[in-house]
Amino acid sequence: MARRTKAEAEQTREQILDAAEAVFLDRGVARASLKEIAQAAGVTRGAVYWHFRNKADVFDAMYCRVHLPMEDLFNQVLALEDGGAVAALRDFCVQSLLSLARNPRRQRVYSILFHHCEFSDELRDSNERLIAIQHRGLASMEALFRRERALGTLPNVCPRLAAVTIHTAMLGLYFDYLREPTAYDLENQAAPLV
Amino acid sequence: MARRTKAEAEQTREQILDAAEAVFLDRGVARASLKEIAQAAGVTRGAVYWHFRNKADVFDAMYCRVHLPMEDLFNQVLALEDGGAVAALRDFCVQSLLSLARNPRRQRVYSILFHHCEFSDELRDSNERLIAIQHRGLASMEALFRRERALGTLPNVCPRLAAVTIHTAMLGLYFDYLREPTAYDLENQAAPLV
DNA sequence: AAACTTACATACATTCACGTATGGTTGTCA
DNA sequence: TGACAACCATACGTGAATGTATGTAAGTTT
Repeated sequence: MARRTKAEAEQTREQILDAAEAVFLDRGVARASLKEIAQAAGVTRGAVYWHFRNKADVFDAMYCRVHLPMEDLFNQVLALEDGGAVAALRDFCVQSLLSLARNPRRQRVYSILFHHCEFSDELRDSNERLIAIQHRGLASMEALFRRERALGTLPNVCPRLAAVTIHTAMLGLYFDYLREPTAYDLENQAAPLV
Repeated sequence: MARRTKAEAEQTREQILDAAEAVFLDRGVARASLKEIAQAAGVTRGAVYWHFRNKADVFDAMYCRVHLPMEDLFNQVLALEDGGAVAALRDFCVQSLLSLARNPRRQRVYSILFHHCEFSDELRDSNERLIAIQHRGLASMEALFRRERALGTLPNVCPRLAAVTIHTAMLGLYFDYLREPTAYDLENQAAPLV
């Protein structure tokens, strides 16, 4: 195979990540081999090992591709200082579900995260990073509730408990929806569920 | 190795399941080999293949060992016909969490279910059965809410939506707690969370 | 345009897991 | 008290995945 230009190389990198999504979803992360991913991407294992160190590296890159944009959105909500933060948070939850229902890539990746990978051995590091991310999110939410309570716009609930409740409820929704997306009508039920 | 008596054979079967819990938890279901499980149980692969057909069969047996008792408890709640079913359901949820916090075996097995196995390929059948179980539970809860609403003991909420909400919230709690049990104080927080 | 590097493909060696087949000892039952 | 079958260990063959090492043609730099 001839050498490609930089833009072409970046494109094959994306192809590999696309293929990884499909193969991970179908076979599970642990059982997916880099050979399968390479074939699905129309390249060989050589290309995969050029762009990534190993399977865990592919996994992390695949996750970052969908998570980073979402994190930005969440930070925008946290930046709100006025008394409308709770409403903004509720809206963020709804938007997050709608985005999940509409964006097939997010569906695939989060479905892999929840149901098609096991965080042992090679993905242990990835898992620790994910947990750290969730911790930051939880702490931010707790701070948000604390601020809002100080403003008197909230009943007297424990901020920590409120944050954990919202967090786990959203996790459960993601988890159950992604197990069988066809059983839900997220498009219309996102708002009432929240 | 000489032949054992029936009771001894049953005991090695249990040993194998115990070992499977430990190995699945540490290495993940997909990466766990039957050789590792056998060694952890103090036997050889021959014993494992005698008691089980393959890894998926071990997995199913391990799950049944902790799930069947819980299912009985749930059915008792559903059998209540009077107007106190909602309170009983709430109590069941709390008890379920407390049981999770206190029973190490349930912790291990459900941790494997949520975080250390991927339902693709060999476990696909197991997953379908799990989903079917959840569907029955959901339908039962929906019927419970419908009955209670007819009795006038409930505000006018959609039974289906209520059941789904409870269901996903509990899923999220299990999911998040089992990811890092040390971060929770389930023993004391079970009631308020519910 | 030569020298160098990129972007892959191909080849190789090693390890490991699976399923089965076979062997052996001893409870169990007629 | 044999004969059988249960219970488990051992041995075997096969396939597949991983990481690395090497080959190579084309882009890129000077």
